[in-house]
Amino acid sequence: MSLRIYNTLSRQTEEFVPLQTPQVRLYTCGPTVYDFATIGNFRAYVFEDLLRRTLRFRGFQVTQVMNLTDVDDKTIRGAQAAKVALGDYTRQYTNAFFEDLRTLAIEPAEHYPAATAHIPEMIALIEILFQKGYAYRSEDGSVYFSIAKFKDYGKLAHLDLTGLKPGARIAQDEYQKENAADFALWKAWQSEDGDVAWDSPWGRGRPGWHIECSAMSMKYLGASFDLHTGGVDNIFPHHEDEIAQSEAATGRPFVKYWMHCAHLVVDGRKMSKSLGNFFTVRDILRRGYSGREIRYALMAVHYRQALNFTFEALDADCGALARLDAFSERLLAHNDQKSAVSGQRSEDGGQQSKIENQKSKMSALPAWMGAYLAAFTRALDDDLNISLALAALFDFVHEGNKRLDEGALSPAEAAQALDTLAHIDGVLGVRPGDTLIPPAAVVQLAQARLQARQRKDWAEADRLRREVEAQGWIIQDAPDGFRVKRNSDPRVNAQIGNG
RNA sequence: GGCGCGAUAGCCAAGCGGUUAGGCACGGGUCUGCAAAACCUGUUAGACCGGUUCAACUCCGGUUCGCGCCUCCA
Repeated sequence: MSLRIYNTLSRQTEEFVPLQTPQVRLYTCGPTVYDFATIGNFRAYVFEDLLRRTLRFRGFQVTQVMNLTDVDDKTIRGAQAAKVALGDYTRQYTNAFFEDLRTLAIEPAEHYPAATAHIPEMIALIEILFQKGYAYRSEDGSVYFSIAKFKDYGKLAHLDLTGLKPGARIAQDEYQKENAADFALWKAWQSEDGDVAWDSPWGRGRPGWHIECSAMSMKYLGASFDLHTGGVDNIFPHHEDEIAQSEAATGRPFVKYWMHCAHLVVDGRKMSKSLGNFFTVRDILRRGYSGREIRYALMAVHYRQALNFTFEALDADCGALARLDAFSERLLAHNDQKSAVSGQRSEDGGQQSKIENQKSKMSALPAWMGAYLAAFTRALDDDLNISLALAALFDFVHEGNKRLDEGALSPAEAAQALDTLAHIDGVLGVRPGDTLIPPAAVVQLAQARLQARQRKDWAEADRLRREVEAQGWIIQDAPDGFRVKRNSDPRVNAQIGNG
């Protein structure tokens, strides 16, 4: 079995064969850092992370580039409105973006090139396009790409633009284009740009949007690379234009596989500020949900399927995660009696070595366990069929629980089951972190309650339970004492700031 | 108008021409000072109309409804 993915270029599911196995070069269209990114944006980044983790799970070595668009109309306008320098303005949102990536356990890419740090590369690329006759300069000093010169134009979007005529949607400042569908490689300076400008052979100005991705992907990944991802809305014009620029300049195929994820909607409607259904990751955290819960919700629907985000679904996802947690805890307790306190995890080392280590362990699994791991893998192999993969995981949980009930699972097998879960989580990235370890004060209260129980002082025991609950933790009695768990009810967490 | 996607049980969401998807919720049970948690277990499907077939949720055609893109929005 091998990994198969849907290629937007062919509109078909194809076997994934990298240009230089086992090396995989992946380019991901990153954020425009003009505001906090929304959960819609992060749907795309969680998808890209699932792809990245699946590739690594399947033994590929991934080199990933994610660009940061830090100069465009919106960033310039935002900086001017805030009366700060462009770099100062974008820096705060870049920092927020990286914070959100960590919140959602998205593995870092190898490179995060910023557009403003690669102006010379873009200018060099535009010069090549001039030399080869694909670019022309208009009177105002802007430079455009002539799509008429590139015969494959439209092969990604499957659009026929030959009949397209200039209309109302063509901005006034672009009247100088030869063809309505020609796009800007370089934008001549205008007064609205303020002090945002760079010198170029064609005069002062700034780069067009598409050129940054071509220039930066070539710099870090080479003229041809394996995978390019983004949201469906990027297919046209952004990715179509990237192909045109890049292939015109190098004469070589730009990208082998294009993958695009569908949009996220909220309550069945497009997210918009006027509908009041507009959410950033921070907004959801403020409501008491955790990063991994948001991650799970954004990941659990197949990437080519529109994702309908609702709080009802998010609550259901919390339940699903709780089921996974409970199974891990049972296994941990079965394997190691020391675990009176829930939530401790041994392995949070580097992801790279983690996956390598897991791999060798996975070869010696009991047959029943191996079958579920195989089913999980098979599902991912089929164009990242996450729903089917999760079904395999929950089938594994079900059988594991059953075996525990029947006393048919040895402590050694429990350890193997934990290894299997860790291996699977190398892809999913939803295991709880330190947030599940209770503070010492809470544990003390729980201890005091245990003593009250042993005295059969039920009133005091109940009082102490309520005190613990007020701090966002729940006591669960167990045959060997008690467990303290973080309250996962988002309403409670939102209230006491437990998020 | 052009290109494309979808409609599955209370909600979310898969595979499959005939054999239990899965999660949440709900019902029943085990356990329990209380409380919960956990586990086991059960019920509710395939928008509509035709066709192909021994057999269709699954293939084909049509209808209805919803959605996306068609110049800078992941």
